[in-house]
Amino acid sequence: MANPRPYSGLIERLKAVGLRPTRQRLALAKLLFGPGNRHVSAEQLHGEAVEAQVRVSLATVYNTLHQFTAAGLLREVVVEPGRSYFDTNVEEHHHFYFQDSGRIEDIPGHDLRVLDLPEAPAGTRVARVDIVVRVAEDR
Amino acid sequence: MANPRPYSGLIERLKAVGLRPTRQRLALAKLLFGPGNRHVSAEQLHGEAVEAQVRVSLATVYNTLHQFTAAGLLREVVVEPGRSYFDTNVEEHHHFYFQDSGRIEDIPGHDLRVLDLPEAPAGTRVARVDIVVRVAEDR
DNA sequence: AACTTTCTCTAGAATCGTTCTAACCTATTG
DNA sequence: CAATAGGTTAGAACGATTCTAGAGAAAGTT
Repeated sequence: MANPRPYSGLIERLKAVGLRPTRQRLALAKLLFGPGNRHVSAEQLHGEAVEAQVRVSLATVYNTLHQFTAAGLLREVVVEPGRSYFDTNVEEHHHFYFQDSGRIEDIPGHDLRVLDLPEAPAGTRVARVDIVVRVAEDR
Repeated sequence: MANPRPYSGLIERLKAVGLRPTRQRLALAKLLFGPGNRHVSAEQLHGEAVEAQVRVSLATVYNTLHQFTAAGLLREVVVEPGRSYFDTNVEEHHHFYFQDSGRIEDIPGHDLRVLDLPEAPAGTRVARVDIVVRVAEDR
């Protein structure tokens, strides 16, 4: 579940969602879809790419993150004004948000359920339910 | 519940939380704590103030919103990257977020409950649980 | 391979919401 | 009504994100 086909497969995965497998997109995909789930900001990912000797501009990182999100490969999570995180876990699940450090962590989906979810207002349908459990340092 | 004492009472309310009842704060409080619950951004509130002939700077609107929030008179809600909303309803409740219009609406607290909320990680305590039901136009 | 079309990448400028700065003003106290 | 602590302001600064216009690369011919 975590890491089916390390590096190969990425090309097909990109093609499958209609994105050309360019050098930049492949490199970012490698960084993103390695083992484990991740929550990265654009700035962070750009830093990692630079560190890994991948020449890629910040603008491309933003473009790529949004394209991956639109393609369902990533999910955008908003917890703080003025910073977006992209989550490599696209299954239903929710988040802990550590107010002090600004870090995010997954709460596995089955550990948490919502009761009495109201009807979506007329003319709308529920696209997603996001739960953020904000935790603070215990004094 | 909605609107105990329309305009008077605001002075006492500000004093009670240790804020001087200045012209600007009173004017903003009037706009915020009129009838009904509201979800406003700083920019919006500033616009309303200007429209109501209240001379107040955008910086003061930001300061005031944050002071009111710290004092428990408002609650900050984050649903979109790059924009904060302030909610005049400080009771426990959650939100509908209309993806198409960017609007927010309250879900009354008792209409929705969370089951199996996991323990806060060691050394932390739960500060708040935020649920956002994202709805989209039904085609 | 050469050519063409279309998509992608890039650096830098621009924009957005928000916060900071330093000077000026005002409520409160004695 | 002077002193002082606190509040307000315009504008600059800021950080994250988006836009721009041109250069570069992939895919589709031939």
